[in-house]
Amino acid sequence: MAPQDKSRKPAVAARLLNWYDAHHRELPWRTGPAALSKGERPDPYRVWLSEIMLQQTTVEAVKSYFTAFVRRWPSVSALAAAANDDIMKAWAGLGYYSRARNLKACADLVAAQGGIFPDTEEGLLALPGIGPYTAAAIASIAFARPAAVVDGNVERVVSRLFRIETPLPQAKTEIRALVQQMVPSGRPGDFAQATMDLGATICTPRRPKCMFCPLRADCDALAAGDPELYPVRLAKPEKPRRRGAAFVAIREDGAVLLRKRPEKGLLGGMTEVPTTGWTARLDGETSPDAAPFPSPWKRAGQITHVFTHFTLELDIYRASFGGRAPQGHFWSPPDDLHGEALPTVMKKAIDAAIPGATKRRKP
DNA sequence: TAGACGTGGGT
DNA sequence: TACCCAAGTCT
Repeated sequence: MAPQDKSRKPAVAARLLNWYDAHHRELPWRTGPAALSKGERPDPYRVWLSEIMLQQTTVEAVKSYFTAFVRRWPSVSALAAAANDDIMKAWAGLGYYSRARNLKACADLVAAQGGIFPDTEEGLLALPGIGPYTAAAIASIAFARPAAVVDGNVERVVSRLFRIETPLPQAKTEIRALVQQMVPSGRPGDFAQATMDLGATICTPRRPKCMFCPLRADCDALAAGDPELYPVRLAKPEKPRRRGAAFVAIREDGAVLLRKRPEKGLLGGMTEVPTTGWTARLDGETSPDAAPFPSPWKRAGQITHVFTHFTLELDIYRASFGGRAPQGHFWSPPDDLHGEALPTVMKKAIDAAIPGATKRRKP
């Protein structure tokens, strides 16, 4: 790092805040700079809820879920009073379902404290589902603490600004220290959100719009010629492919046979159609012999679903099936299917057997 | 500490 | 098509 870097950081933060005042995004969970300057304070519940939803999840995907959650559960106490299953159903489709389980656990703890969130990083960090990033984000945005908020956007912006050659995630410590030195004591929350907005709209992973960047004169990576080379990352391991079968049993009235997955692990606590396991590699063909119960199963196609750490190929089988649901299973009538806690992969499986079955029905 | 943990959109 | 990667956390 060049010796003048230390003195340039406050100027960089000031330029970033000026840019944010003019170009910040309007988001459902955000209290904008104008409202803040009039003395309005963010609601810690909304800040917390949005931050949990935004973990590894795009802003666009979160918007409708956030709106639905705060309409249905306007406070942390309301959320704590909700049934676990209702929260899982409302979360279905958003992914990383342990977040939903931790969300409820956290709401319970906070509600037991009178519905008041801790207002320090340390206190927040102790809560389930809140790690270093989220603790810093809430402390900074909701409580104006000068915390170093470092997410993927900030990593990218700072890596380029200082042209950090250390690969991620190793560089994280260095990045956090640099951010800490830049946080302006007057507007820590806006600074955090400004850095993230810049990363999301200007300093993007590919083809960054450096011509419009308020920090273009400060950026070491741009000066060196190619900002897209940063941040440096280690190569990722190859993604394995797994195979299994899913069995869609259909009653005369169109109801579909479902069951609940174990609370822990992949898609934990969510609902599924009966499936073979897919923890191990399954090479070759699947067969109806693997079904949880005998029936004249007919092959109804195949789906592919990509998880973070493996690709899943599911052979889909379909059968008409009368009578009582087997032990541990239940029938979901056609009008209920949309509201079940079905992960996207399971909706795909059902829709492959019964086109459109999981779509919302007209009332 | 490195792997588990979802999904969808962009290129 | 295939790969990247997004406001990360937990174990």
